Amino acid sequence: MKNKEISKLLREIVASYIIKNEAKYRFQIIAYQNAADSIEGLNTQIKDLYAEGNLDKIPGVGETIKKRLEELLKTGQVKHFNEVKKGIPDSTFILMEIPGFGPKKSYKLAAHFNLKNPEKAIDELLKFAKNNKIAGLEGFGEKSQADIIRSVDEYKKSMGKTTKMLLPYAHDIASDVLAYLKKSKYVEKSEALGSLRRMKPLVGDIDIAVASKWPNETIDYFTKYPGKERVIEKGPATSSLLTTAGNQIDLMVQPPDSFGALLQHFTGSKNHNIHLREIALKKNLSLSERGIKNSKTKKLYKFEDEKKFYEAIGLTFIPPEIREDTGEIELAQKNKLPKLIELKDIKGEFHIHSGFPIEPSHDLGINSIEEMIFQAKELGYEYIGFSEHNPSISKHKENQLIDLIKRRNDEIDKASQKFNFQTFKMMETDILPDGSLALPEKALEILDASVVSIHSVFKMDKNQMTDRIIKGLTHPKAKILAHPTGRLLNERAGYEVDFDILFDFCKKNNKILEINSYPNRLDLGDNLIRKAVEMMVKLVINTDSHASYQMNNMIYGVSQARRGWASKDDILNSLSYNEIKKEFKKN
DNA sequence: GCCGTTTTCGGCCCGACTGTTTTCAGTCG
Repeated sequence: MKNKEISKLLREIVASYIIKNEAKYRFQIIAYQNAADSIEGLNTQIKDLYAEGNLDKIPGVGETIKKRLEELLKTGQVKHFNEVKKGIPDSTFILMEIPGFGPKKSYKLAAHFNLKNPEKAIDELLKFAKNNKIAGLEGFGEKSQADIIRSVDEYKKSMGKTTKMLLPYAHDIASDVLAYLKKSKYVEKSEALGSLRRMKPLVGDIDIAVASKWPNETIDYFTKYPGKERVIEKGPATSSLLTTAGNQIDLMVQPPDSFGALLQHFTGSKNHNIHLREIALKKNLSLSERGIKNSKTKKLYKFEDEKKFYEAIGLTFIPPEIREDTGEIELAQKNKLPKLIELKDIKGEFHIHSGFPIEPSHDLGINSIEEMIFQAKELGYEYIGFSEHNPSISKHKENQLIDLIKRRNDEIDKASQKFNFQTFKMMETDILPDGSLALPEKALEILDASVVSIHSVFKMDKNQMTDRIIKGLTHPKAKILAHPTGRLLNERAGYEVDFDILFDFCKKNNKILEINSYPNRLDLGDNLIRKAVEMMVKLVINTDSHASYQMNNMIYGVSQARRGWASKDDILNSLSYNEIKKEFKKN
């Protein structure tokens, strides 16, 4: 059973407890919710943790849930879970996928209409709604019946709470809304918050905060946004829209003197905020988007500035990217947060595909070597490394391969001189299934260094894959492992690797792991970056650009590095050209 | 059911909006 399925099951337990008696099971609900979130975010499969005896090291998994997980892995089911779910039709959990459907509403409808087949439940429900069978039920009316019909329709068109969007796409949508808001005389300040501000690789809703002395007028203006499909809700302080493209935009307004509190509140994450509020509670303070309230005197303290908000509860400012309640709060209390890497620290990169006709095994870039160098200069870089895919080994003889690479090297030298710009002559070399590199020794000799990566035969046993990668990295010219997990966001999970072993090998042998900035890769992911940083493994942030404009994606890789708590010292390409040269000569 | 630089027992965030209600339940973030 994969982690995703396990966390889904735990969420069904959460829903079941809510349906059966929300008040009675209040704290079990929180506990199972936390365990489900935690397991979903793991970078190791539960079955492996179980085999290693490390189940209780998962945050949110204690004695009881550990036992339940063991039972699940051993027997494929859990008696206690069956007990909890007893009497609740499976269709309930399917209905919950529809926006606006929570556990209770889903259960009421599934039970009342006796929806036995989960696969048909949504269609059957739609039929009952259209035949006017829902409006008469207790707690339902004409309006909610109509809402159900629309929600199901939108759900089927994949609108609302379905797949999340890639970070740059979310950024573009937010920019458009912000540009619209800035045109209003009522809007004093506006900013995108939520998971977008925290720079998560995938973003669900777009959250936007506005400072305004005229909240009603601001919200009226917002609901007239040209890209809207419909208004989901509209109150005195918040409003939500669905766009024609199917994305949800949430708006919150506070007066300018409370904007700092609003930024803090709306940036999240949920767990970060809950933890902060628990700390504040012990000081008799209550936190909200309005400010900080003293629960004894009832006085509300307002904050225009987010930094001062944190300071008021005894913390230093916490960068949005690390607000996930994974230890940042404790360190902020002691003023011991690391200084995170910034975009301006980046001096160059090593994963650039030019359009030089090298007859590669995979996709060629579209811009010339000169155009890529021009772009690097625009970005203020000191150097770049060219890493086109190795020429296809099945289509070329050894001397042809070497000749192609030599010709490319000459082209790089020429361009480098013409632009007076430092370059590295590299290659992105495939690690073949047996762990050997897809270039002959004589070809590797004429490179400054090589990026190596997996591009074939992903379905491999975890240990075999780990051996394969390590064997590939063992070659002295192999310095950087590109996109180490091979994941593609919203497409595929990536192959399995034993990162404890790989990190250890990299540290001992001066090998560098890539943080790939390509929007649907962002690989390594934040959790693994954090682990690499803790193990003091060197990282590099590359864009894997196949066109010059893609070199601007560097910000997304830097953000993931920040999410993984990386400092400048952890990142290879914060070093100068001469330092890099030395680094590549190390064995 | 989990967790611990005020606790191994006694805590566990805070508020918005909608629809069906006449004071609240459900959903969401």
